[in-house]
Amino acid sequence: MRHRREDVVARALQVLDDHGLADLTMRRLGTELGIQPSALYHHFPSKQVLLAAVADEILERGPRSSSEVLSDEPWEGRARAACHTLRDACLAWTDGAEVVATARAFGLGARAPYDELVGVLVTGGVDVDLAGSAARTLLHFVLGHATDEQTHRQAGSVGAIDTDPATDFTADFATGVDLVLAGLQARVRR
Amino acid sequence: MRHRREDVVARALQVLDDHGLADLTMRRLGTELGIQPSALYHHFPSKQVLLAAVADEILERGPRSSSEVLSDEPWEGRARAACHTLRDACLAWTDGAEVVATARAFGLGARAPYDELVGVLVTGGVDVDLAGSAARTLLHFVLGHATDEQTHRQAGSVGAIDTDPATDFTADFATGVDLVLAGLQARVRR
DNA sequence: ACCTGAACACCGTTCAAGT
DNA sequence: ACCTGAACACCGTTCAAGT
Repeated sequence: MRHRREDVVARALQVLDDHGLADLTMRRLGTELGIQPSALYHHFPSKQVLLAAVADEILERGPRSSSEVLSDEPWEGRARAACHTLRDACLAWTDGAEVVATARAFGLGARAPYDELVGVLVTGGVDVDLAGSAARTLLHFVLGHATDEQTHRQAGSVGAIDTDPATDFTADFATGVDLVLAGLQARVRR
Repeated sequence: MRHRREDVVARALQVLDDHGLADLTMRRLGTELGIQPSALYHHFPSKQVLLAAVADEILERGPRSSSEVLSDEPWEGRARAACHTLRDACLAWTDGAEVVATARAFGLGARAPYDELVGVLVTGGVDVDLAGSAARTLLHFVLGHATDEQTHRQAGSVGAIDTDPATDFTADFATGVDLVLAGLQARVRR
């Protein structure tokens, strides 16, 4: 019944995917691991920190099928690919987007996507301050959109909200990302 | 000790502003009104619905000081003003942005800003599908940015996160909104 | 290093009953 | 129409103690 920190994170991710964020409680996770909930506090100082570790695990595992990104692409294409990869990684797990968004909001993890986006933009010649603002704008959109998509899809299966079946989330997502990138291109070209 | 629905919403908004979203519990609100928590379920079917009513109240009351918006401005200016007004309305209350964002996420209210943005864009000649995508992109950014700002400001006063005092949230916000609007303009001009 | 067991201080929600 | 009182089924976290 003895576990390491990484075992706990892996099990938490499994509980998340099988039952959703609302059911990922310290008591439930303890039961799932065959230990008392209080034992979790040997591995993590709080539930927030545990969730941040789950968010980082989601980002490290990445999307189920990763699309190739050519390193000789222009920065717009690479930034677009980074956004779609982040979305796919979040959508691969139940409530994945909300977990990543929450970790980011508390400043406890999930820093990799921001760093990657800023890196792509700065390497492409975008001013570092503007690159930061653009990266944050893109991340607000990506995580907000993906969270909405997962919320609405679940609500449909429970029957709480009327979810329009005709909504093409992927096309709508692409439009939003391209809007921000087009604005950035316009600004970079003076 | 008898209250109407609007009394309950007003008191909830006061508890929110004085103590934050974490302390806005059904039990706390009941105590504040001098009634049992169960009595709140006479006015609202759930806490989620109560919070949606609080979100709508925040939007109706608007920002503390409203900046003039000339109706003969071009659509870019009117959309920009709508975004800044929404941000100011949220920032006027403790955790206001999170309450509005949550209500929107659950589809239970806070529809006015979306309707207003779509209206401004469509009146300006933007295709209705594109106007919808752009409005949702702007709202993800506005509410995400404002939520972050309020979270980081509070974290600073509690000491949980290192909040950079040099961060100019208002300038960063304006940059993000203008990025999306510039992308939309580029797209509309073919 | 990792865990138990018990406790503390809470939650949202339901429901029969009262006025 | 609006509220009480009691209960149900939970939470996150702390802490002394065990191996």
